[in-house]
Amino acid sequence: MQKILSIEKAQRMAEFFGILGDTNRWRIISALALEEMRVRDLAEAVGMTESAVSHQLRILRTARLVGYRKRGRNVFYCLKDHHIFNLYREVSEHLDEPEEEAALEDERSIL
Amino acid sequence: MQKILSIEKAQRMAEFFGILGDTNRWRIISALALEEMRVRDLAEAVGMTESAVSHQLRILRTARLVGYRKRGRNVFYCLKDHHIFNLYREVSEHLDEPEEEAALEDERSIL
DNA sequence: ATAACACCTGAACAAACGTTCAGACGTTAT
DNA sequence: ATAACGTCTGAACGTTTGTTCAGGTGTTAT
Repeated sequence: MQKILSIEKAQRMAEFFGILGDTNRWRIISALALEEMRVRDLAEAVGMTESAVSHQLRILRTARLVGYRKRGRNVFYCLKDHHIFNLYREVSEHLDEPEEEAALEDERSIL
Repeated sequence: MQKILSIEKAQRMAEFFGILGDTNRWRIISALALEEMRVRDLAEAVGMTESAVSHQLRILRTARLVGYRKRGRNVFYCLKDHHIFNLYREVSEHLDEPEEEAALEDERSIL
């Protein structure tokens, strides 16, 4: 980060992080981190309709976060990206840090 | 990630990533990565109104991503969190990876 | 061929989000 | 005291987002 991000790059960053900005997508991701899964099983595991899961998987697919493998009428999904594990760890750290005030003390010159 | 994420934890993850899921917030962050800045300067640097910047800074403040320092009628903002640099690097890698199809080949038993 | 199954898709709806606008606050200068 | 300044705030508005619903495709079983 040497210079202010261009709008284009900032958009790409935002788009990516935005994809990880959804509760149910994280539940899906964490389920796929355990094992390869079909849409049906995912739906049951996270408590969503198959349709909703399918919509979300399309988004995760487009972002190249998951891969899939068709077998007959079943489609097995799996995590595709290794970065996501690091991301998860990184953010977990951040979230687990103790609460504290954001403000730094007022640095008036004299008074 | 040993088990599927609880809804609570997934929500916290989503909330955090969601904050990084906005183009203008990334522009602000990248500006603050260069140097401490006032709201006014930020507004000019990223091409937003001061009001819009202020709204966004409140969000970044709440997420403990930026800190601030009041001096007279000016308020200087700065990046507060070191994790964000790692996140930026991590995701940049991901985004810079060459495009490829998400699908793995069909693994039928015989045919 | 027909039915059941697994999955995908598009439109419609409600909820969440980010900006703008008008005005408020506190600080500094005259 | 008054004016200018820098920042913050809340309501309103348009946009985006995620779900549901109804129906579509393709595969397997009878």
